Amino acid sequence: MLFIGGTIAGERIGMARSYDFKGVEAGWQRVWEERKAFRVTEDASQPKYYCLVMYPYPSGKIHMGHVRNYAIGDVVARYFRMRGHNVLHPMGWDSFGLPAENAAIEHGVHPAAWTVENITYMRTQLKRMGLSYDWDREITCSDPEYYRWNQWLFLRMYEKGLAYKKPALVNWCEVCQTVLANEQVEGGRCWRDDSVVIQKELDQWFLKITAYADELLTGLDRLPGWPERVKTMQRNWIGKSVGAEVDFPMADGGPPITIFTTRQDTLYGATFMVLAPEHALAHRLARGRPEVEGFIERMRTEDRLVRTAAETEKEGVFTGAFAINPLTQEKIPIWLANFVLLEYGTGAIMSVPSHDQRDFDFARKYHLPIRLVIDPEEGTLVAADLEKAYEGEGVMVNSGPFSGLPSGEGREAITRYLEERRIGKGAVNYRLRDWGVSRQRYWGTPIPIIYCDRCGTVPVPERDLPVLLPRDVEITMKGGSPLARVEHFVNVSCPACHGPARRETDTMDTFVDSSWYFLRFCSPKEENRALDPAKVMYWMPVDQYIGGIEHAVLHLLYARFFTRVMRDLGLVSIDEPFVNLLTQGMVCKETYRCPTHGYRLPDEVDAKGRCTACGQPVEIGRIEKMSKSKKNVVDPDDLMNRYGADTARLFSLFAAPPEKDLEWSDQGVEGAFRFLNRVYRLVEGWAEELCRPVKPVSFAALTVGRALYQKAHFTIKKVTEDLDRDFHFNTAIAALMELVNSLGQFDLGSAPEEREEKRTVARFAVETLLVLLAPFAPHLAEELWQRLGHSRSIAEARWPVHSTEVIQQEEILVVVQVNGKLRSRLVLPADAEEEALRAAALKDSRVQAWLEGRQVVRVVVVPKKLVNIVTDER
RNA sequence: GCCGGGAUGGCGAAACAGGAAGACGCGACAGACUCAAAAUCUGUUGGGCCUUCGCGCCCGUGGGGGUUCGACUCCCCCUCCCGGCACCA
Repeated sequence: MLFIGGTIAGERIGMARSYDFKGVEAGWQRVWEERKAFRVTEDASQPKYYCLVMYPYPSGKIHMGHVRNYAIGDVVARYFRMRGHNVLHPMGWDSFGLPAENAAIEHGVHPAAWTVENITYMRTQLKRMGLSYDWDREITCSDPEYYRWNQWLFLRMYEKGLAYKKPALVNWCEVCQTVLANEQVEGGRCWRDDSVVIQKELDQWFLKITAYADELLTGLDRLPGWPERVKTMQRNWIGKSVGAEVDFPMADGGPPITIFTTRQDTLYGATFMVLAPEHALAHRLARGRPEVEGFIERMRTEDRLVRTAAETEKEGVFTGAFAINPLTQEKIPIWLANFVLLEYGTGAIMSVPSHDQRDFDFARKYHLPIRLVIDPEEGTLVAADLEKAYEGEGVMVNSGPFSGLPSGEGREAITRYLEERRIGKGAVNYRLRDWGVSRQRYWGTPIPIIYCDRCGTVPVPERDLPVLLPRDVEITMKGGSPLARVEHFVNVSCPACHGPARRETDTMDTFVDSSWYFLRFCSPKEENRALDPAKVMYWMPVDQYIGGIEHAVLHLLYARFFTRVMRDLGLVSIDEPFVNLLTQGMVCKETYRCPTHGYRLPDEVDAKGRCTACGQPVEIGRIEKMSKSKKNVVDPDDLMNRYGADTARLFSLFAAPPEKDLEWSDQGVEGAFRFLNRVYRLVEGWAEELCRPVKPVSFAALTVGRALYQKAHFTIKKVTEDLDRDFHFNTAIAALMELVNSLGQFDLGSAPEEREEKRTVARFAVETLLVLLAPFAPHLAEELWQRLGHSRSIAEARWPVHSTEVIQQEEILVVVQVNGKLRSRLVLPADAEEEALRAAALKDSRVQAWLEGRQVVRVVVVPKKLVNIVTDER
C-alpha cells in the first residue's frame, strides 16, 4: 500500500508518494531486536571478521558524521556476514569527558545523569538507523566496570615504570581548566574549544609512550591497510632524527656540554655554541652577569608560543664563556638564544652558520664567524659571499682528514671517530613526548594513587579497585580539581602503613578509555579480568576500523601504544590493533551568511537569497564541515522522519566515496529516496506474479530475458568487486540502480508460452537485487524479501556469486581507430581471432574512407577490445 | 620550507592493469499521463561546427612538455586547492 509523505495522508510537504518506510523500518528493527539477530560468539568453524566503528561521545544527539560513519560500518558488517564470516560489530560509549561537566555547571544536572540520558537517546537513534550491532556487548566507559580496568592498567604501567609523575611545563587550557597532552594542542590551541593554550609548571602523571617511539614508527611500515596520510601524520608526529651526540669541552676545564646534531659532517664548521635559556649550565654561566641573567629571566616569562614560533626573530646573548670545538680545538663562544629549546635533544646545539639557516641568521645578526665545510656536488661556495646557508648534501672541505668525503659517508666517519675517542656517539632523537594523562577535572577515571607522608607515593592495592568516583561533588570551573574538595574521597589511610594519607585527585585523560576499548569488546562482561585472552585471541586484531581523520595522531597513536603495552604485559599477542583503517571524509554543506546577522539557517533565507531578518542578500559561503556554529547542520532525526533510515544510509553512501568529503544535497537525498521507492513499486507490483511457480532453466536454454539475466550476473560481479576493492559503495549502488533500470524496462509479457520463463528470469533478477541491496538498505530489502515469500531474514541469505559463463558475451563490440581516433565500431564474435579482427577492421567502409591515399604502416589489435590502424603521414 | 592528498560536464561523481572520457545520480529541457499541478513514466543533455543533422567532423580530464599505435591513467616541469608538520638542531 502506498502512503503519502510516509505518514498520514494530508500531511504532504512536497514529498514523493512513498512506501510506508516508518512501518517497515520499525517492524524489522523490532524483529532484529527480538531475535537478537546480530549477537555473536566465538566460533572456530567460521572465519572471524571484526568490524569496528569509532564509538561516539554521548553529547546528546547523533550528527550526520555519525550517520555516515555508522552506515559505512554497517554495510561492511552486513556484507561480511553474508559472505559467511562470523562478524563482531559492537557499539559503546566514550562517556567520560568535559561536556558532561559543562552541562552540570550550566544546567545543574549531575554528569552521570546527563550522560545516561544522552546515551539512552542516542541508543534509540542508532537503533532507528537499523545498525546491526551486537547490543549485548555495549560498553560504557564511565561505568566503574569499565574504568576499574583503566585503573588496573595504570597500576601495571606504574609497576613497569611506564606511568610516572614529574613536574613539567605542561599545556594548560583556561577554558577547560585542565592540562592537555601535546597531541591535544593544535597550532597552539585547544583541540576541543580552540582557545589559546598556555604553559604551566605542574606535577603531572605521564605515560611513557616514548619508550615505544621507534616501534610505533617502524610498525607503520607494516600497515599497508592504512591510508598514507595517516601514516605520514604519525611519522611527522613521532619525528625521528638520526644523528649524534657530541661533547664540547669547556675552555675553563669544566664539565663538557653535550649537543645533539644530525649534521656531524659539518662539525668542523661549528664556530659557536648555543644553549637554551633554561639549560642548567646557562644559569651557572649567567652568574654575576646581569645582561645574561636578564635575558634568561625575560625568556622565562615570555609566552612560549610566541618564542617558539618560526616567525619570531632570533635573539641571543653571549655568556662570556667559551667551549672547545673537539675537532678543530678552536675556542668558540657560548651563547644563549631564544630558538634553542630545552625539550629537544640536549637543549644545546653547535652552530654551523654556513650550513644551517637558523645559525646563519644568528651569526649574521651577531657578527659571528662563518666557515664553509661542505661544497655542493656542483660548483663551489665562498663563505664571504653566502646569502643563505647551504643545507644540502655535498663534499666535506676544510675538515682535516675528512675533507673530500661525501657528506653521507662523512657523518658515519665522524660518528666512528667520536666514538673511538669517547667524545660522542651516534644518537637518535624523537619529537614525540611522553603522554601527559593527568586532568584536573571530575568526570574521568580517578588515578589510583595515594600519597602518604611516611611512605610516599603508594599505588592503590588491586583488591581496592575500582577507586570509585564519588557522586556527591560540587562541580565548578575554578579552583582545581573538583575531587580535591571531596574530603571523604581525598582522606584515606595509607595502604602500606595505615597512617593518614591523601588520594590523587586528578583524573585520567579520556583518551585512555578509547586506547583499549576495542579489546574490551571481545569480552565486555568479563568481571575478574580486563580481558579474556582466548576471546581476544579469537577476535583481534580489528579487521576493519572506520572513523574520522581527526584522530590520526590522537586516538590512533595512543591505541597502538596501549596495544604494545598490553602485549608486553602478556595480555594480548598482537602488535597492531587495526589491520585496515578507513578514514571517512567530513560531511559538509554550504553556508549562508548575512552581513549583519552572521551565519543563517536555510530557513532564515528567503527564496530570493535574502536574510529574513533584515532583507539583505546573504552570501552563499563555501562548502564547510557541518557545525552548529555555521548553521549548516542537518539533523538526522529530521532526515529519518522525512525519508527513513534506508534513505539516510543510501544517500550518505552514494554521494561520494567514503574517504572523501561528502557534500550535502537535499536533492541528492530525494534521489536516494526516489530510488528506494522505485524498487518498492517494482517489486510490490510484481510480487504476486513472481510468487507463482517458476521453472528452473539454464542460461543456455533461455529463450527470453537473456539480457536481464546477464545484467543480474554483471551486477553481482560489479557490486562484489566494488565492496572488495576499498569499499566503493557509490559505484556499487550505481550498479544496483542500473539493474533497477533494466528491470524497469523488462516486460513480463502476456504470451503464456514465454510468461513462465520470463517470470523465472525476473524472479532471479529481483532476488539478486534485494540480496545485493540488503547491506545498504536493510529494512526495505527485508520487507520485499518477505513479500517474495521468504521466511528467513535476508541478512542470513548467502551473498551470490556471478557465473562467468553467463557473463560471457557471444558478440562483442570492437572499436576501430585510425591513428588513435575512433572511426568505427564493429560487432564481432567474442572469440574472433586477431587476424579476423584485423581483416574486419580493414574491410569496414568507414575505415576505408579514412585510409584513402594513405599507407597502412601498422595495425595494433587488442583482442575483444579494439583495432588501431596506423598510417603514414597522419 | 618539508611531507601527504587533490584538480574530470551546470553539480556530486565514474573510467580497476595505458584501449569508446563522462557510468550512476542531481539539475535542466522536451514529451506522455492529468481539467491542472504534484507524483510517475519516456526521451535529450561536455563544448563547438554544418546548404550534408550523420554510425558526421573538430576540440575537450588544471597548464606546458615528453613516452606510446593509443594517455584522465606513465615520466618531467609548473599553477592552484585541501590536510599534516615546522626555529626540532
